[in-house]
Amino acid sequence: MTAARTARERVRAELTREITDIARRQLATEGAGGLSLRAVAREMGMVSSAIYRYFPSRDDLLTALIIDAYNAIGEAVEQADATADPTDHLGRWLTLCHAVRDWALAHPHEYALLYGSPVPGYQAPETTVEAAVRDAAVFSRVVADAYAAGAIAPPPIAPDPPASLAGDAEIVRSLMAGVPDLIVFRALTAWTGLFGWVSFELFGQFNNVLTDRATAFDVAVRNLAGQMGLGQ
Amino acid sequence: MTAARTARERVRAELTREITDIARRQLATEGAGGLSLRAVAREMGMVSSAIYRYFPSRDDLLTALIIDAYNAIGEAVEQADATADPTDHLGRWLTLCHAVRDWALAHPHEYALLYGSPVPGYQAPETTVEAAVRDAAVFSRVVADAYAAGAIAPPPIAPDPPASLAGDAEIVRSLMAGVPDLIVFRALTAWTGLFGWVSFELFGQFNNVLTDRATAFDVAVRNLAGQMGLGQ
DNA sequence: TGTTCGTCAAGAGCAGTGCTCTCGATTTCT
DNA sequence: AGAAATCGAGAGCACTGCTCTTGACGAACA
Repeated sequence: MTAARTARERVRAELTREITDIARRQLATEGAGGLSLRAVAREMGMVSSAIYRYFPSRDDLLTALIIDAYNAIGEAVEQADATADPTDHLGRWLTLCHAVRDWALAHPHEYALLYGSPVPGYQAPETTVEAAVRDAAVFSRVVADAYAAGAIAPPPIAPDPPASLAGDAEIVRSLMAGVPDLIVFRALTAWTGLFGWVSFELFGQFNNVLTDRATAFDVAVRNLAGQMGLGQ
Repeated sequence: MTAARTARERVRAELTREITDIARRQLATEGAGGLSLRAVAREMGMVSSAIYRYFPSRDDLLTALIIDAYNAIGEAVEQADATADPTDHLGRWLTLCHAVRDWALAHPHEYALLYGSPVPGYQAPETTVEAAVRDAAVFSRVVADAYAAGAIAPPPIAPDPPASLAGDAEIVRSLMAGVPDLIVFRALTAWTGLFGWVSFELFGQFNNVLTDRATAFDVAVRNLAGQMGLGQ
């Protein structure tokens, strides 16, 4: 946040923000495919080529929106976890899951941008990864806390991960300090299961199948918690 | 397949097939967004407007490709299950999972079309549902067989689904004859978990996280099986 | 056998897209 | 004050899905 010095820098920052705001509104209503630089320019009363002074390409604008969306869902999850009883680990998992689902239902197109099919020809730059792991970091903290408190006891329902996966487990452990490999992969299963459910629900796979989706979601994430060993 | 009567009908069927073939190739290389009617026409040596004699709009062509893709993954799963020992229910689940993942890795854009973000402005017509449930039907049969054989015993790791979900469970049971509600929702959790994992892997969520993804996938689907009660 | 009718490919054209380049005008820095 | 950087406007390129009209061809009917 360097204080904008010149008037030109101030108006530039202002316009950049206005562009992303309008683009975010367009994204929310039309989806990623309907995001049009010309339409943004039109709404701003500018000519389309002027947008390129602020974003060198449509993909760069998309990147800005993606980072914003990652931060939004990350913040939603962080805030939800902050309200939960830190020692009630199952409760924290459940609130976390519902926070993810609620945010996704409220921002379907942005969710699709993050966890749906990658937009064709678009390559997410490194800049996004920092924001991308905020939600996963919260989840990892819940697991690590539960393990540290001895509140997680994975049931013997499946074999241990083979030793060859120790390296991959180590990477995950950078967010999940001290957790043994078995729980790491149980947690990974739960995490992907959570997003699998939300994606199925959002992308229409549950049409004509489930009606009371909130309740079914709750049952599913409790199953995933139980599979991890997060007791009822 | 009514035998094509007139020569005109025969050449029409031929050209329709050629259009979908070229479109499928384009889809495989460029993705859904890169599917261009004009490019298809160009490759056929036709003029773009002629395509509209065969497909009234781009979306109709897309629908044809979606149905093809659903049938392709459904058939892959059916064939995989046919090779497995019918009484080894865990083994059937594992081969089924690997068939899904293998097909998805071999046809990433088509998988994204089916299980990724819905393409903007496109509404899947009723015609697709028949093909859409082929893979789920195989899975349901595995679960139903396992239950009938007494080979599935869900561990008490999570509470039973509430009675309010009985109606939704009944709908799922149309593919999963005789299976009690508890197992229905455990199965649903496993099924969404499977696709959640595949989507995460395909859509880049595992970048910089997992390297030995085949092995990790195997661990995950075994966890999901254990959560259902499909013994090791 | 000849004629009418339906089907077809071609072409022009419309409105829209992302993006590039140039040209003046304005602001900032030296 | 002059040089340099920045900016919006406009024209233009190549592309998209889609519509409409025109002329040719094949099939069925008289």
